[in-house]
Amino acid sequence: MDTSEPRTRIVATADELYNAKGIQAVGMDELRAAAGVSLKRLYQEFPSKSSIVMAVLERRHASWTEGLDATVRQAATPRERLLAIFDYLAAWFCEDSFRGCGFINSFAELGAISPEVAEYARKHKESFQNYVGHLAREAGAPAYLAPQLSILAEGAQTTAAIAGTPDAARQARAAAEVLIDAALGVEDPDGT
Amino acid sequence: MDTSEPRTRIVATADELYNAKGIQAVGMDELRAAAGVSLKRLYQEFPSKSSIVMAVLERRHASWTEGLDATVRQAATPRERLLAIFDYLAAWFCEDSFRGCGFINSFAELGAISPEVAEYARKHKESFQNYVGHLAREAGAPAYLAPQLSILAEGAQTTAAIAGTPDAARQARAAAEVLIDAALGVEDPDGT
DNA sequence: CGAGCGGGAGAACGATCGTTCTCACTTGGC
DNA sequence: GCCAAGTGAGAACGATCGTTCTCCCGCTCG
Repeated sequence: MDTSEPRTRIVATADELYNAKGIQAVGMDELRAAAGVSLKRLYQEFPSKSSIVMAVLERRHASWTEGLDATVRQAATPRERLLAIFDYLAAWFCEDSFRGCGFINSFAELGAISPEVAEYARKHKESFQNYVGHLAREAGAPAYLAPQLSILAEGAQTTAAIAGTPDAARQARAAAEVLIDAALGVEDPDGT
Repeated sequence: MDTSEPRTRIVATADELYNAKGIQAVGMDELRAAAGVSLKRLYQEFPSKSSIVMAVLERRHASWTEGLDATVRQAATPRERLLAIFDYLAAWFCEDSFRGCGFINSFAELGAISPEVAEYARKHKESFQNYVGHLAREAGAPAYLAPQLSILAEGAQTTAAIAGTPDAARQARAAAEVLIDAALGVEDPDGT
């Protein structure tokens, strides 16, 4: 990422600040100072705060999609690719900056008063569910598996954020194994 | 609930407004008007907005706990009691006023800047997990089942809120059945 | 009956927000 | 060297927020 470009630096800084403090708690002046730009340049790059919020959401979506896919691609089998989702979550939960899913948070904060934000959060989650559906189909699983794993992943994110521990990733992964094996019709996955 | 009491009416009204618009989006004057009290009375009952927020969280916790337990108690068997959690969610998601879990939302909105709110949300989720743990123990399930079902319930709440549909309750219930039967060592729950 | 007090309506206050404006300064082209 | 255009720093503006204060009405109690 080219943080020498003011626009990129603004969005990256806004992402960090919004994640750390919440969107409404971060004023334009604080963002201006943290990004090291003048207020004039800020409004030259973005017409309003809400347009910065949308740019941050786009950045988060790209970051999430690319990071998840990179982890998934390292897995060898279709089953392991489904489980890799939860390995990605586990690594994410352990980051110091982790404070829950940015889309859930922004939806909770602004979804009721900003249709833009609500719609973008909906599309992001839909995109994730489609991605899981794609992985599940490749594993030969019935259609009901993808929503189940998606719900597990969502729950792990909120649980880890509120509890402040990364345990939920491991617990969700164990549940996912059971659900995957049941959906794939594995009678005895342990071979016992 | 005695809504003739100003204090009760204030908290009930704040609960509705905060749920519908978010906490930060509802000012004290809007709350005053909706609750039908004077500003003087409002500050006579509560010293500050944050104390109202905490009172709303307490009300939500009581409402959630009682409503959930009432539904659970109607189920006959330990297994059905665990599944009743998701029936309770299903009924909740179908309400027009449903806009996600109030604790997840308040944590997302204020958790980063209000330790009080963050801590109360953590305690609420912990209390729910303990409740599920209690039900799981009565069903004779191993300890790992309760976190799995809790994560499913959390994920169903955020998924239903963002997607705007109650489907997640049904999907989570189906997943819960698989997890419960696996944890209870049921080899073939359908008898096929 | 009348003085005092509690409560309602809403103005006022200081802080903060998003946004715009001012102004001095730099810089690049001729 | 000089003028014009653009930039940065920050003051200013209007709106809104949480909170407090003022004023006035109506009720109570001696």
